[in-house]
Amino acid sequence: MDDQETGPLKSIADLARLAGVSVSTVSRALTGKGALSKGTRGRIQALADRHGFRLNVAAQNLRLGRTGAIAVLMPLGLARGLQLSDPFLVTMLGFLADALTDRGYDLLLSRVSPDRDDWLDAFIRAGRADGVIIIGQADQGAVLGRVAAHYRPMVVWGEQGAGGGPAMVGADNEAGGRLAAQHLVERGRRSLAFFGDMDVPEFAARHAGFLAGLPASLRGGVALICSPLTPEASHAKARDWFAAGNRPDGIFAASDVVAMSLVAAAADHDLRVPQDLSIIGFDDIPLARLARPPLTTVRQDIEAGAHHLVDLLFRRIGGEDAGSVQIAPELIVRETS
Amino acid sequence: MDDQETGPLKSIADLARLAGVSVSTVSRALTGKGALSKGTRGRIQALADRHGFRLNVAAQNLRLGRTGAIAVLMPLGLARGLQLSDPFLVTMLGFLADALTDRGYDLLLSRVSPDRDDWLDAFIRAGRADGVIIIGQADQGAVLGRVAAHYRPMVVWGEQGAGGGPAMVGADNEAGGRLAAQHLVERGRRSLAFFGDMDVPEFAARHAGFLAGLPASLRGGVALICSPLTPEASHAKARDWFAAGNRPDGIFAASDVVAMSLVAAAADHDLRVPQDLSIIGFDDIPLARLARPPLTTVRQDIEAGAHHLVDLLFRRIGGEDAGSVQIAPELIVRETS
DNA sequence: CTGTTAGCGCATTCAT
DNA sequence: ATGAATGCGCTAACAG
Repeated sequence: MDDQETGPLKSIADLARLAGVSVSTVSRALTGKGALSKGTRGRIQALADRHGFRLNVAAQNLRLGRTGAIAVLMPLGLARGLQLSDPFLVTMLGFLADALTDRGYDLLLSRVSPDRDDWLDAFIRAGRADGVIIIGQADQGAVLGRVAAHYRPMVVWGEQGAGGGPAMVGADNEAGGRLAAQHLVERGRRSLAFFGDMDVPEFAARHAGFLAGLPASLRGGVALICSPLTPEASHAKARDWFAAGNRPDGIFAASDVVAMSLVAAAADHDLRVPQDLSIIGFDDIPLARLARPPLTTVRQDIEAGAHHLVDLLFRRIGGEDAGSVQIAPELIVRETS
Repeated sequence: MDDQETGPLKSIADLARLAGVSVSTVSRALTGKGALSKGTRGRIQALADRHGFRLNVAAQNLRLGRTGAIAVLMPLGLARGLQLSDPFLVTMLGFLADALTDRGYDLLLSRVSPDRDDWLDAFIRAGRADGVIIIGQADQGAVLGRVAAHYRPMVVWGEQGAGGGPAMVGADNEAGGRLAAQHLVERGRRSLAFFGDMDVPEFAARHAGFLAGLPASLRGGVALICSPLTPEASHAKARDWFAAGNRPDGIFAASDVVAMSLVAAAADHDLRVPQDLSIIGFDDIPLARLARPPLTTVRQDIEAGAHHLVDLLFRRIGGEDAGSVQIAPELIVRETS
């Protein structure tokens, strides 16, 4: 062992000195690129290993003109807690982390506040990431459309807008809404309500599909309640609504969290689910089946969505002009309907 | 407007040329550091704004010898699904993202597989982050202890081990276990069980506290069931256990997810909660109060935990030799007990 | 108050 | 097969 106390190796220059070769040789040995005699390469790799030396990723990236990271942005803005407390988002985040690390990329999680109109441009120009995945367009459709026109490596999870917008991946929310409608009608429900925030395009599409799936005779009577999305707030909203005397026999909730809040609020008012009232959610988060009673819901395949997002992004990074993807939703009948 | 088509500005050199000043002047103007006449600064900032120019964060960080990112690592390894689906982790992640972005840092989310013994050293030496937050030590206590000896900017969420380990933040799991025990005893429960995975130090401490909080007469009779942590798997485990004829009257679950699975499984077997069986969880995830019946649980304050983690980390980055923090748990009595 | 210069750690031409 | 030299975009002495 010529392994004397040389102090920590800070850069390939140190290692080169130690090995008696040039920095470029070390670089070639450690990256595996370029021609190099097998002996030298092995010797240098062994030396690096012994000293616990690793290439500095930041410097490497600067030199290569990349960052090695993909940003995941959730511009949900409003309530701070909201963006990350929703089990759907979180599940999505986990699958994205898996898919990205599989490709050797880091996941840069940023909470951005869409206060100024150029929040996205500013983020992109700062050059922190090689691509951007946006989860939930919220009310930022205009910004996304504008940026998409000149920035390719970006994909958005959400409801497909009119053509020409950003590359999107999302469930077919309208079809999901129709599924919910047909199911409630089959169950003989007649007095219906929709709980959700119509400012969110996904939810608006679910609502539109819900109406479209109903016979014309019922369509006019559907109550539309603008509900918040957090467990606490949606529970409060639902309780107030029942307290005001509203007694529908079928409710379609924009998300499973809202649906679970409705089940809880119904119990507070001695409404039996599903005997007196059918409730159906959207998402099929893992906890939906654990709820009591287990939640009937429209499932969107989050894992498939994450994979599509990442695939699409890397296709676009690779120069391909890949377009949007839509995922078919599926009705999962459990015991709240 | 002297704003001709000059093409996109790639670097401060371009901007300097455009403004007729030197690069250092531009740098000073844009960073706000160093002395500069108010006029020049304003002029350059306006110019940068007009052209949509932003400093390249990667280059800035390389020069400053930092990365501007904090890594959050979850070495939970075992089941892939686990890290993603557990609402506790996800909630923690959200609060961490908030706390870090408040300090101007990015959150680098990495799923590391602790397969080799040097996974952590390798990650650190790659220089991708200025500090590391580990969520859940799992079975990596030895690795963490070794690394902590020579790497300061690291904090770990979890159960405090014997002295000398890494800087830790965590709930007082043993105290939490005692709380649960006392509560069940007060409710008159005598035939008790604990559901959890004893390989996870946090859970082992909860179990130990649970036993410690029981009168000696009951301590010997506590069943210990090694349960998985995901909704699906824990539900299956619980159902099988009830199916085998086990009929305790009080169960302490290692996490809320496990507790909710137990409630669901109990219903499958026509056990009434809480009349026949008291169930108490741990965490107080947001959905705990929405469960039917709302879940009695031992609350750990996740937001406070996240803030402590970040505080502690930056203290250590700043050279302070700040030590561990323990958070007092709180019994939240709802309707499953 | 502003400009010149020397790197941060690395990858890559171009020589040899 | 290897070495020398250049620069990715930026900041911070050091001069003036």
